[in-house]
Amino acid sequence: MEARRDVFQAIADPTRREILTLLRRRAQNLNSIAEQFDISRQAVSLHIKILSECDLIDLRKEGRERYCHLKAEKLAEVAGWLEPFSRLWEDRFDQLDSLWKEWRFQNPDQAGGKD
Amino acid sequence: MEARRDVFQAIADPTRREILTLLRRRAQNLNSIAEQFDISRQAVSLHIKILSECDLIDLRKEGRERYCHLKAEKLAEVAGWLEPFSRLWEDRFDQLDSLWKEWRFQNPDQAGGKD
DNA sequence: CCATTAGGCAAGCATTTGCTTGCAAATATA
DNA sequence: TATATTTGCAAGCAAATGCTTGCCTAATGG
Repeated sequence: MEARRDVFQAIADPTRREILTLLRRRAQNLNSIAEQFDISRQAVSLHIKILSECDLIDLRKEGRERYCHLKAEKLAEVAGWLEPFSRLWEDRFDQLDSLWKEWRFQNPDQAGGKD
Repeated sequence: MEARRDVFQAIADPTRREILTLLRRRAQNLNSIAEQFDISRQAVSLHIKILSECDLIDLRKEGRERYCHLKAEKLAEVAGWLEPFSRLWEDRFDQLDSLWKEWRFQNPDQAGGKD
């Protein structure tokens, strides 16, 4: 145990991604999160623990409940890694876009009014 | 095997992220990629296979070599999932930014020329 | 044609993951 | 105080992951 524990690993699991999406709306305690999944409370609890260890959520104790607050900023790490790649696919998109516009310019008869 | 095979899973592994980064520069064949890692060729080969199954790279056979071409567009899936979250952390960033500017406006003596 | 080079396939193995069930601790409520 | 609710802890387990080594196939070049 005590294995790799980073944001990429954290969002690799679909259940954990769902939990993060849920928390985008509002903070929730463990049980109310667990109710929304078909797996056991303990399974959800483990996911929460992992998310917390990765600093993706903040656990705040309120009485006997523990509220999970999303820390979206942490996902900026993923966005940061993605950024140099995004330039590539956006470039390609731009190229396709130019080709498309050029084609429409050279084929005004087929281009029609819609796009 | 034959398990979950999606982009999130693919980029969860640090070696695979490195491979993708390498391929951003130029397409490379399997062996030249493998040389740049401390693990065995077969281990790298498996990573390549996974990346290919996830449509993150394109394998083109040239003679006895197999060139790996990056398909960056596929990463747009991750960017897409990230997008609604990014709005959250950017909002917070914008708020901090406004606070910062306001502070500088109200403390022109301490603000200095640098930032 | 034969040696070299690029790569695939498969068995084997230690570790991690994701899940379960059972039980204990702490807080809230009747 | 007795009981219900929220959560944590731990053992156990099947499957997935990441890696290795050994051997096989195919294309290239002398």
